[in-house]
Amino acid sequence: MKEGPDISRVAALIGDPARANMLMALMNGKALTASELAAEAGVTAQTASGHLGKLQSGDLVQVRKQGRHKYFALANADVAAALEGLMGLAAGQLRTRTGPKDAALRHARVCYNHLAGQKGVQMYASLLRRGLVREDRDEVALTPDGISFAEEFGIDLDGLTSSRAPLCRSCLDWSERRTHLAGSLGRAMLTRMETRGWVRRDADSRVILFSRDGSAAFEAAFPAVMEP
Amino acid sequence: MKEGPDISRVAALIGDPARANMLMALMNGKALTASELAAEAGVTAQTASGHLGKLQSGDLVQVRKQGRHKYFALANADVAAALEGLMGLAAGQLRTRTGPKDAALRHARVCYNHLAGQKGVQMYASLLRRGLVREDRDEVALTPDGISFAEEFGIDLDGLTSSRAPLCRSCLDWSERRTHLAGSLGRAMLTRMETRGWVRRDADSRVILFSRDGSAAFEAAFPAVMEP
DNA sequence: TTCATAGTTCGACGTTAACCGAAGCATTCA
DNA sequence: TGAATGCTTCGGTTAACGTCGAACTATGAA
Repeated sequence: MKEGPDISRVAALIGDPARANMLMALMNGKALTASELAAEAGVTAQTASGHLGKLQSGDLVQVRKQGRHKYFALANADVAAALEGLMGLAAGQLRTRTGPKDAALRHARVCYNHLAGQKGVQMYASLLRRGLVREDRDEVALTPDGISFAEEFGIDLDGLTSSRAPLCRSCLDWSERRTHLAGSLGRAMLTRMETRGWVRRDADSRVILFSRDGSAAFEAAFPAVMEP
Repeated sequence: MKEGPDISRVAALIGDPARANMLMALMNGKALTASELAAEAGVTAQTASGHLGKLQSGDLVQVRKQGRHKYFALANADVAAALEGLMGLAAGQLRTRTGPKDAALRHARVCYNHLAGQKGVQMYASLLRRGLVREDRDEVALTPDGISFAEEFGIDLDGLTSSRAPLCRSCLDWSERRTHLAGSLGRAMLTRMETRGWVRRDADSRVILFSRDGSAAFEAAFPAVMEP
């Protein structure tokens, strides 16, 4: 009867609307303070404090104290992946109300800290097609060609590989139902595109906006792969 | 504030212990009746009826009426994938109590309807290594070599490809944190191994037991890939 | 020191939802 | 036809949990 881990506790943790909103707000990878999360969830500071305590003891978020602020972030990439999985289910059954922002979100958005949406899967597909990354088992790895490509793109691979987190990871996209690039490389790719001026993040959403030049440069660097 | 789909509803649906137990019981892919699920969840028939109604209207399970029985099954593979994602989180934080069955579960179990656990990822890794399947984008496909291999293995590919469901899919394993083969091919592979007498399913758990000959045959067919 | 801001703790209120007993349909078997 | 089984609906009880007001601690600024 009791096989495997106890799902219901984690699910119940995510199951509260206020907590779910907080987690969704953290999906852009940036750390937020308790009051920001309270506003995001639409509750007062006291209740937010309670929720954040539960999220923390449930290992869904990590916290860093800084001065009189407390910064919260998702605990790890697994949490983000699990949330995306739930989003896939929720999107499937609730196809009503396709808000105005939804189109922009599907086009390009930030997932935890990397590029997601149509442009995310396009980039990943292009990398795969050109043999720059390879999926071996579930591990995603840069090929030799990919290593030189990444360095040419302006990414400090030595700095990345020294960290604990896996360099490459694949993450299932809830809107596209395809995989896109995650991991520290995915994160570095996105920040590099920001510093290059290709993209910028919308201030109060997860939308990623392409500049005119950036859009052209992106299409040149990661041409869309023909559908099968 | 309200971006993307509403996660909390689905999560709350899974968040109840009784419903979570039901879903876990359905993870072996077999359809169960309402009373079996009631027993599995440890509740009476009435409350189970209520829970199953919610799961159904939440599109997490599908139902088929047969005589005076109602058979429930997971709605689709996406549900199974989302549940596995949650299991990954729950397993991470609750590393206590590694029951006696856990070792067997990690070794080989059924996930929805295909092989999971150490043996599942071993098979998938071997298929990849030998070039029998290829991951292109997130789509997994049989190579020409893989097609002849599958037919030689005794699988009717024509019958499979005619169905709606994708032939190959990858599914993240919560215990191994690696990918294994899902989709209708993954399902067919497992049933083929059963009819060949390589494996049999434990009656009241998700454990898959290898026969002596089956274990040897499996190792010969899908040799373990060296760790990187 | 004094004030303002960030966050927490406490207590009380209200809503929600799980749960079961009992009764009611529906289907199958004798 | 009657009896048994599988499932559902209805009421009423109970417990859990989210919510906020008010009071409290801690850090930083004037």
